[in-house]
Amino acid sequence: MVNKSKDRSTEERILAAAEKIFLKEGMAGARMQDIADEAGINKAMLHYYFRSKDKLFEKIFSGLSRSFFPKLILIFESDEGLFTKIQMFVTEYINQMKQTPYLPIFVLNEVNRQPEIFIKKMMGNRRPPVNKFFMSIEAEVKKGIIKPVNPAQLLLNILSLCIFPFVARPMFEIVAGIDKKMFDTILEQRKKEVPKFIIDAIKK
Amino acid sequence: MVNKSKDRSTEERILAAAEKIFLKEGMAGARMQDIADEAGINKAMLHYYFRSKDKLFEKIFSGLSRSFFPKLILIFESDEGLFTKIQMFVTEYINQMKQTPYLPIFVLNEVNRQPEIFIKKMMGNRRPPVNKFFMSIEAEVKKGIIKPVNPAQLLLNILSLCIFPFVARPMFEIVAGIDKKMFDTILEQRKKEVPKFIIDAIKK
DNA sequence: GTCTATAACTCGATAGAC
DNA sequence: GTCTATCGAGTTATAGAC
Repeated sequence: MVNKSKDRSTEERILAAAEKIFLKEGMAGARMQDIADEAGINKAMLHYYFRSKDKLFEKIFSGLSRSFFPKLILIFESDEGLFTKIQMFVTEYINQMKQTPYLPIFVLNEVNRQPEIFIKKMMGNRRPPVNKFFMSIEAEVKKGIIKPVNPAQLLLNILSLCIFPFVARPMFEIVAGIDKKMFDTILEQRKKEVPKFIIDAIKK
Repeated sequence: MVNKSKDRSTEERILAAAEKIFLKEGMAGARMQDIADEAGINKAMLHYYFRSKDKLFEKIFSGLSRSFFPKLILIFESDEGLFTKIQMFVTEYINQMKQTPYLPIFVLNEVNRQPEIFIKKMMGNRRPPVNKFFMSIEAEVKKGIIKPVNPAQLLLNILSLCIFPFVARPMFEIVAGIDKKMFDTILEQRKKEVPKFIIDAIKK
């Protein structure tokens, strides 16, 4: 390690740069030259540290996936009541994605292009992580707290309402004729509005 | 035109092939060779007819956008009541996208990457197409039929619930542990479930 | 209009000096 | 570890015969 004192190491700077470029451009669109420029070094160094573009991408992708999904899944697996879970999930998701707004479309894209790889990386040997959530929904139905709902539909609705705004942000700003600041306000409101919307839709 | 009788013209076959490949792979991922193979001709013809990959992509992209958005926007602009509009939009959207399931993620991606181009191509000089829809929502609020809602939030919710399932299909199948046939069933159910969900959420 | 051949270029990857 | 220079594969694009 030649790096003097306070500077981030070259490796760290490469990882940060690669994450930024890959998130924005996707695997196919990203250029090693762009990553090198962003990191303030040259292409040769990328290969010195990570051998190939594939390997570098793989590192970034699994890092992002791992830092992101588990925390959210935990909420669904928790022992809170359904309404609390929904409130927690929505708030947590919006807060997280405000930090990394390109992440949702990036993940969806790469999963679309290579579902098999995603299965291996993300799921490993685990069973689908939503079983417990489905059961808790059915329990609340039996208790008479919410209407009879298909748990898969409800999960899909929750995910749609949380994730889609980040995926569709540029399109929506254009179609609805609003600017970035207004959209930020809308996102902030959604922390309260979306749980309210969902609960109104399913409560008896 | 050398083409004999019944066969589609070369130009048409190129356009159909390009649409298919671009939809699946995106601009960065698509190869001219793949398009040529799909069309059953060689690469040179692509350039003979459309000069460059950029120009061909541009043609496909604006064609897809134009054939797609306006029909849906029309529903929002119609004179039906709000609940009817929602029911029509959801059904129409799901029917359409079952034909072209790759379209939503394709459009969202390319709009994300080049918002300016999308603005020019799609919007031209028109004003945002949702003003009338927003006003009709506010009218229904005044009439006391629905709760007070932010129209932008409601539109975003409707779009989320319709579009997201197509964008997230592979991911959801994995996370929820379901197969393609089950997902098709879910989509079919959504034609009724989503309007019910929305209306339950906003009606007084 | 259509094809083959190939030029021109982009980009990931490597060699080798320091 | 870092750089410059360059290679080689893969792609877009063009030339030219038919």
